Amino acid sequence: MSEYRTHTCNELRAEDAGKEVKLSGFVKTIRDLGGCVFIDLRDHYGITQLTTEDPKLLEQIKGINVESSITVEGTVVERPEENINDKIATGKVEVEIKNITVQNNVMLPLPFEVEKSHEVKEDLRLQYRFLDLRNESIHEKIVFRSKVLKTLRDKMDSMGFVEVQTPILTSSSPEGARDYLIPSRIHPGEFYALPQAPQQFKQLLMISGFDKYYQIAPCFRDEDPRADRSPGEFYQLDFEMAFATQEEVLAVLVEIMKHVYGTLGRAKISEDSFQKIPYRTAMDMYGSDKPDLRNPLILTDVTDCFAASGFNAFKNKTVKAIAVDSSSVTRRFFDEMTEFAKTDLGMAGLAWIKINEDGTVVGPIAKYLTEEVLKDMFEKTGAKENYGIFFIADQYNKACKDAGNVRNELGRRLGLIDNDVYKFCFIVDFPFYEETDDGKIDFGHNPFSMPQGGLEALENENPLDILAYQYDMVCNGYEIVSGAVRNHDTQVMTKAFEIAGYSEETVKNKFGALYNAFKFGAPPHAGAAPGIDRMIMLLLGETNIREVIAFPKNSKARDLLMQAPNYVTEEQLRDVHIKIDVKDKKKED
RNA sequence: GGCCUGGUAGUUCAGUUGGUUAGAACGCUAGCCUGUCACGCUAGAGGUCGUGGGUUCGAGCCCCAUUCAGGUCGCCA
Repeated sequence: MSEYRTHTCNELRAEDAGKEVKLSGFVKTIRDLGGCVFIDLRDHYGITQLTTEDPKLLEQIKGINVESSITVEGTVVERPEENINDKIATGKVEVEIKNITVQNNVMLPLPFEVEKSHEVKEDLRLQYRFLDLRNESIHEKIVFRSKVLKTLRDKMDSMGFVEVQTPILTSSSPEGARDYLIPSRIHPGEFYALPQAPQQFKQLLMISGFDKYYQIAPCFRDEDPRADRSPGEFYQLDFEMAFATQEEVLAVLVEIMKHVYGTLGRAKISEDSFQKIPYRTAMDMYGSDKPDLRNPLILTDVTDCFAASGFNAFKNKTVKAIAVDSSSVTRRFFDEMTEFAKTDLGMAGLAWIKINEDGTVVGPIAKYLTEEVLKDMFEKTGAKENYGIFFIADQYNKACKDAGNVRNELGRRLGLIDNDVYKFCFIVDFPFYEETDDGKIDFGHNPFSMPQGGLEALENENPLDILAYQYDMVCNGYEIVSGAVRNHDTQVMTKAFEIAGYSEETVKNKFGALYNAFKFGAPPHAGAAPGIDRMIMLLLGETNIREVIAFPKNSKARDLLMQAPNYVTEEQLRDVHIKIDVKDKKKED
């Protein structure tokens, strides 16, 4: 028997009445009624009510603060009918205290009330995360995360995947994001890098003959965070398959998602999920490569309508239109959307027209639109009486993106989003190359993916027209998976890099291990990497990724609890051959 | 790096047109209370209004700078 307990705080039931028990936990609340007192004792498992009328114990309890950890010995008593608490599993009983041992009292004041920790400012919660996590609902999310991880592992295992752990201290690879660097003590001036993903290792594993690999892999990227993007580090369900095509990988993803969301999700998976949308179509219709398909609004290209009109502000621009049923809103709604577009999205403006019940058209740009143009526009967008149409005009890419953001906001403000459904889709056919701002050709996604059409396409087609076997999976507007068929052919690889302006030497230098390994019978392979934090976020219906991470960093990539990053001693720096060169930064000895 | 929003009691917030002693709720402290489970009642303590400067007879409120936080754009295959 444990020194601290015979039962947990979620175990005792009516049939345990009469038993002598020992419980340990945290004092959740103390209700002092004068002649008697009630304590809610909380542990990881649940809550049990303790009570006493003994004057000596009453005196002792006066010295105990909430959130202290205590051990209690006592007798289980059935509560009278009228005092049963249906809200807790142990609500039919209570423990009559015989003896209390304070394991560790709380030094007041508490930085916040644990029961209200979701209402507290986030930086304070993170600084006292150990208290924050005592809150049942927050605690539960971390337990849930464990459940998701187990479900994923079991599923991958059942599909024949082998979990392989890959190095954390590895070499910097130019994959896109900034690396976290670790100076080497033994090799002065040299650095390890933390992996942005186990990308090269998993490809090497394919060459090593592991047919199906997976790993719950930590990934490190030194980039600014977002609400749905954890700064610094995050986890992926990284997997790769040898002798597999894009279709086979997508099928595995569908199986994983159906299983995980089907068993653990808080909403239903929509019937029309898992359709494949080409990247270009997604940008045209939704203005995003991670469209929220719960939002029924779509973008319509009305560039032609304005080309013919006398409205000069839209001349030589792509014009996207979004038609919405505006019967439930007033004129003010349109002005507020315009304001939002300007201040929150930084757009030059947001034009709109409103079609009245009698068919007349009003709005800032209504006078520029002839009857004929309007008729054409209504046909294209599906607008009719009591509809409003918003217009976004800019260069093609920006017009799409801005329109996508306006679409999202309209969906939110008009309440068009069904929160009780998961809508998954694949975005496929990403462009292999893209044009940089200064007119150069660079890789659109990552250099590891296979161009559609292979060497022939690289040699004969306009680089910007070449598509990649590169795919994302999107759920409710969040990109939750990214993957690709990999380029396993050195000849194709060399050509692909050549077009982007890199010599074969560069390829050998930067991807030496992979490049070399490809020459030894590398099998065709493909894979993907679902983002675990984001998946859990969606499973729980959270919008803040930090809610599903036990010890998250804040939005400035700082660990407020452990106070990282921090200064180190001169000696530590000397060991790793580092000199600090920081201007105008106050430094605490 | 840019933009938006915010920082007032331990916590969450209110604070009018710039006006005299900066409020509420919860928490905390003390007292009362034997069936509470958001216990109740009474009383009390608790504030450099993020920081620095400025305008003004007078600043929580206006202006400038700065810092911290959240969101967002850039960035993130």
